[in-house]
This record gives sequence, structure tokens and C-alpha cells, in this order.
Amino acid sequence: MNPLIKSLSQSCKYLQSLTLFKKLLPISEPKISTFPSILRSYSSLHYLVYGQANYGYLIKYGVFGCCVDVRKNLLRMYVKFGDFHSAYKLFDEMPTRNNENAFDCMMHGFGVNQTAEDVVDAFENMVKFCVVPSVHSLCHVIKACSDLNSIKKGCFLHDYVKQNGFNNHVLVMNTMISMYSKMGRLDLAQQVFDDMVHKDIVSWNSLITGYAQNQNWPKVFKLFSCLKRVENLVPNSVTLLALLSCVIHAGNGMSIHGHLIKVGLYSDVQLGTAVFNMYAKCERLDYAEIVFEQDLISKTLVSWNTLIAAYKQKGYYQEAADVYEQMVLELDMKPDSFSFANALPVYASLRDIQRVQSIHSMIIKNGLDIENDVVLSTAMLDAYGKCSDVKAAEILFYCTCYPNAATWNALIAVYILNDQIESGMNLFHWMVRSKVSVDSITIITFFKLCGQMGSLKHADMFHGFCFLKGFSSNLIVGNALIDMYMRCGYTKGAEHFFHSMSIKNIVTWNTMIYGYMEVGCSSTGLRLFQQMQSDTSGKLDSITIISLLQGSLTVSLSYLELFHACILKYGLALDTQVMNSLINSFAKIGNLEMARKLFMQTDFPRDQSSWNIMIAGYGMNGQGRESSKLFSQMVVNGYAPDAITFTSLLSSCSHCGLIEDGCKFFGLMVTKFKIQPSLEHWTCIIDMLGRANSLEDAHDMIKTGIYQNSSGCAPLESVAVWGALLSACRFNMNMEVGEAVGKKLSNMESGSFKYHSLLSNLYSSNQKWDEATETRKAFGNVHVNFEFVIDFNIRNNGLQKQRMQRHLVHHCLPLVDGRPAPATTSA
DNA sequence: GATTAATGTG
Repeated sequence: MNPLIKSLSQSCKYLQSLTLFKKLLPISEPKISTFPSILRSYSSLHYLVYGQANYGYLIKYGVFGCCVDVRKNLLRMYVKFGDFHSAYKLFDEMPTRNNENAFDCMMHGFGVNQTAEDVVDAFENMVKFCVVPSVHSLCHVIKACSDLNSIKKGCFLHDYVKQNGFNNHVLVMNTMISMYSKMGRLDLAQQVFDDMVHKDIVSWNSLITGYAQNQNWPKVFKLFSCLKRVENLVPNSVTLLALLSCVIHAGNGMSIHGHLIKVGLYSDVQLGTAVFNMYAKCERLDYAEIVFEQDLISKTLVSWNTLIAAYKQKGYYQEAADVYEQMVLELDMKPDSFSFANALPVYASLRDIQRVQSIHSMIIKNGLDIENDVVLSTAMLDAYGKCSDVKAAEILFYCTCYPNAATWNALIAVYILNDQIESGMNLFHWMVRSKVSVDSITIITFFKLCGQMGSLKHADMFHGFCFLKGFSSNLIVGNALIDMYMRCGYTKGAEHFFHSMSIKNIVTWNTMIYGYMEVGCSSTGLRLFQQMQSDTSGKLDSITIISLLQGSLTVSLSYLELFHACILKYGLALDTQVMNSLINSFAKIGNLEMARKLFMQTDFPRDQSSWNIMIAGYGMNGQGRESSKLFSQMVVNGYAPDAITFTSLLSSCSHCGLIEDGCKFFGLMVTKFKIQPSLEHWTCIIDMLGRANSLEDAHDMIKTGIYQNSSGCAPLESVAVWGALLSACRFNMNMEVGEAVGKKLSNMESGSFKYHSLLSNLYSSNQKWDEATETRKAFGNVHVNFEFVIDFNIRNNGLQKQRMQRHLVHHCLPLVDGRPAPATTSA
């Protein structure tokens, strides 16, 4: 039984080991060697009373003098419970304590699982006992104090050190410098350093590292040059490590790299990792890779973690994921919280929920305390949120013991991403009420929230708040502000802020251009693009081009040719997203020949969207048969069609009147490819049936859809679906059904603007002028192109919802002083 | 005495 008790305790099954022990007691006397395990179990389960009972046993068996392990475990237990009297009593009874004084013994009594708080508490108790610690123990306490980040306790320790004559001990004072540095109190650290009579290299390193960690780089270099002049002291690996962390330009880093090789320090793994990290941070991933693969002969966990972080930061998510998997599987390295916090955003960006879940279970298996590790829980929360598991993200938020601004920001962002605007707003208000310190990222996140809502009232209010808090000079905040105003349709506000910005980057310009294109001001967008070219001496990137192409509905062929030339000039022809946009644009303006030519180019890295875009392109140009052919070709080429493929196909069939093909594809989608029909699919099929003069079938389809969807998530009882039916009524001039559907729509949602316009047109087509005027009047001033744009958007996948909202804001609300008037005047 | 981590703009 004895070995079993021992092994149960070793595998952390404390309760089982104690139960077994209690069973053993009446039967036979326990072996002495079992006691350490028993004590460990008691201690872990906080059973002090039982522990004391065993203390009696220990005396009975006279094992104190001969079993060091038993004594240590018992002492550890007492210290853990803060029972210093018992601890001292036990200490007094110890026959062999020659080399250890009481304090050290108590300090050693702490097992690895003790917290910094326990150490400092124990120290304070020791002081009450007037026991003088050894230098070694004192340093142990100072370190614990810096972990606690309590300046009050730190100063208390400092006073103690001074009063008890430790201020001439280099070791103690060095630890003191390090403690103050970690607390960010470089003033106090510098004071300790200045007061020291004898300094060694560690004293210098502690201060230099402190300044480096607090990013006071001029001070680091100044101290370094002073150090070089001190006799008998030579900078060592720690000094150079601090120096490397300050390097911003690869050129400077390279000279340190060279120096390390010269003095023979380069074989140090930590330094090697730091050199590699330096190159990665200085935008020289190519050098970093060489250092990692060729120079770092023995790679540590930190080296691997750093490589993952480097790839992640540069947006090479697949590479980062590959490295992570290589690290976990091939090298049998045990990933730590850093590895997980690095890997999680990678899988979040790849939207790989299975990996995210498996990391979560690994975190639990490895016994990492996620609830107390804010960074880890925030990363976990964000990853679940990005993979659309909002519930899991919420649970993580509520389980985090000390959420910080990042945790709050992350959950608000999750709500935004998953279209839960109201929850985002509520959480933001709660955050402010909870007095969590708001940072620049909170502001950016909130701007995004306002942009999604299109609420100028909130936007304006928060602009003021942001200004007051002093965040408005932050470039990223400014960019987010422009984007928000653009999304609220307030182009004047965006322009005003744009011109007031002293520093702009490519994102600033892109945001303005994108904004103009989105609200349909393509000529202003194009003008700004020309200005951008002259102001930034020809800077542009893939997003610039994609933004410009967004508005290609009203952009002429000559502009598309210009953009194509830009793409070739800036080497963007191999960028799949850029090329997809260009193909889409050529298709939209009816130049199928060019679209096809680009699509067929041999070196073009086609992806799933490329096929989808081309299928839709044929459809919108009336070549439904070609769409079907391309679909078969796509399958032959090994692509599994997705939901968007079928949206493209169905809208193509609808547009070309290929009702049988449409029904065939709809069936294929559900049965063969197991794709649950989305709102878009239903809208397409209803539109298709309606246009083919089967209004009854279309109506039935809506009912079928509602029935089939009753357990699903998409609300089919939606304006889009009824809108499709209304659109079909207009197409068929069916006044009777159209009027009924129009009435239904008018009771449904405040945002159903476009359908009132359809109804109005239906009245006009049937020469019912009075009704037409009434309908139009009731819903405001509809822009001439508006209906056309919306109609177009319905039959083109993807962007509809947001774009429609923006068009609503921009074109349909009457303007007062250049801003949209409150919604009440139009509804 | 020391290297690595989370949230955010187009």
C-alpha cells in the first residue's frame, strides 16, 4: 500500500492518497518514507488539522532526526499555512540544522508552488520574530516583492536593508536596482546605483536592462558608453542583450551582431535568439530566418516562440502555424503560455476553430491557469470570437479574474465582428462605468462600432471624448475616425479631419478613397487618388487598388485600364485579391472578354473566389449557360463549391431566366454539397421564380423556407426575401400581389427603404400616379441612381448589406448643413 | 543581471 500512496500523491491525486493512508493506519504502521508524500497531500489540500495529527505520528515514530524529507515537508506545510509558531517549534526540535539559519530554512520551506505574496508575508512575519536573514534569502524576498509590483512593500524592504546594514552588499543592492526597474521606478533604481560604493558588472547590467525595459534608449546607450570607460569591467552577454533590445535599424544591429562574433559570445542561445528577434523586428525577416536556421544550433522554447511571433507579426499566418505544429509535434517541446498566446491569433486569423479548441484543451491539460493569465485568456477570447463562437468568448471574459482594457476591447470587437452591435454598445457603456482605463484601442474599437451603426450622433459625441483624452493625434485613431465618419455618410467631417492631420500614411489615403467609393462618390475618390499619387510620390498598395475598383460600377473602361497598368507597374499582378477585384470590375462593366483573359492567365494564382467571381460575371452579363459550364470546370479542377459559388450560380440563373437550372443547382447545393441555404440563396431563388412569372411558386418557396428555417439561425421572415418577391412583382407588373407584399414590407423594418422605392415604381408602371407619389413621399427623397445600385447589389453577392446602409445614409436622408438630418424627418 | 505573449485603422 505504501508505494501506491506515494505514487498517488506524486500524480497529484491527493485525496485518494489520503483516503488510502487512513485505511492503512488501523491495519499496519506506515513506513517512514511514506510521510513526505502524505504531508504533501495534506498541504496541498489545506488540511492543517490532519497535518498536525501526523506531526504526532512523526514524534511517536521518532523520525525527525533521521528523515530530512519529512521535516522539510512538514516545515513547508506550516509556512504555507502561515503557522510560524509551529514552524519555529519544529525548527527548534530539529537536531541537524548546522548549516542553515532559521530564516533560510523557512525560505527553503517554500516549495515551488508558493506565490510571491506568501514569500513577502513570511518575511514580514520573520521581521516580527527579529530573525536576521542571510543575503541569499533577502534577495529571494526582494525578487518576490518585485513580482508583486508593490512599491510600498519595496520601500519597506529598502528601509530594512538600510537599517540592517545590508546596503554595502553588492548582491542585495543589485537586486534592489532590478526590483525598482521592474516597477518602472528608474529614478529610485538610479539612486540606489549612484549610492553604491562598489559596483560590479551586474549592477551596471541591472540598471541598463531597467532602462531598456522602460524603453529609455538614449539612457541605455549613454550608460553603455560610460561602462566601456570603467576599468576592469567588460560588457557581457547580459549587457549586449539589453543593447540588442534597443536596436531599431538593422544596420546598427548588424554591428552588434558582428561584435558578438568577434568576442565569441555568439554561441550563447539567448543572444542568438535576441539577434534573430532584432532582425525580425527590423523588417529583415530574411536575415532572421538565416540566423534561426543556421546559427541557432540549440534552439530553446523562446527561440521557437519568437519565430512564431515574427511570422505572425508579418501576416504570414500559414508559416506561423506550420512552425507551431513543427514545434509541438516533431521536436517534442512542451509549449508554454507564450507559445499559446502566439499561436492563438494565428489560428484566429485562419478562422481555424478546431485548432483553437485543441489549444484550449492543451492549456487545460498543461495546467496553465488561464483565469489568472490575462494575456492568455484575452488571446483565447479573441480567437473564439474570430471563429464566430461568441458564447465561448463571453464565458472566457466572465471567467477572467483581472480583465484589463485589452480584454474589454477584445470582447467589444468580437461583438462588432459578429454583428451584435447592441451587445457591443452595452459592453462599452459597462466598461466606462466600471472605470477601466480606456486606451487608444478602445477608442478605435468604439469608432468602428459607431461606423457599423452609422450613428453620427454617437460618432460626434465620441470624437469630442477622444479629443479630450488626447488620442486624436494618434495616427491609427485618426484613420479610424475618418472611416467612422465616412461610414456615417458624413464625408465633410471626414474631409475636415483628413486635412487637419499633420501625419498621414497609406491607410489614411486608402480610407478616404474607400469611403468615397462606398458612398458612390467615385469621381471624388478618383480625384483624391490622383492627389495621393502626387503628394506621396506614387505610393499605393493592394488596398488602394481594391478600394478604387469597388466603385467600378460607375468607373469607365479607361480607368480600369489605368488601374490595370498600376497593378502591373507595382507588381500586384500576382495578388489574388487584387486580380479578383479587377476581374470582377471588368465583368461588371460588361467587358467579359477582358475578365476572361485575366482569369485564364497562366501565372495568376486563382482561388475559390476567382471562380465564384467569374461564374457571377457570366451571369450578370446574361450568359447563364457559360456560368454553368464554368461551374463544372471548377469542380473538375478540384475546387469544392461553397455557399458563395451557389449564390453566384443562382443569381446567374435568375438573371438569365434559367429556372430549371436554378432549381437543379439549389437541390444540388442542399443534397450533394450539404450547404444550408442562406438568406441570399432564398432571395435568389424567390427572385428567380418570381421573374419567371411563377409568383405563386415564389410565395410557396418563401413559406417552405420559413418552415425549413424555423430551427435554423437566419431569419427568413426578412425584408430581403419579401423584397425579392416585390421586385419580381414589379418585373411582372403584378399590382395585386405587389401591393400586398409592399404593405407587409412597410410593417417590417425601418431600414426597408429600397422596397418602398420598388413599390413606388410598381405604382408608376401601372400608372397609379397618386399612390406612387404618396409612397415616395412617405419615405423621403430617393436618389436617382439609388434604386439601380441597390438592385444591382441584390444580385451581386457579398457587400449588399453594408453598402445598402451607406447608400441609405448618403443618398436618401435630406441634408442639413451638409449632414444627414435626424432619421425622423424621412421615416 | 537577461531574450519570447493578447485587443486596434483601409
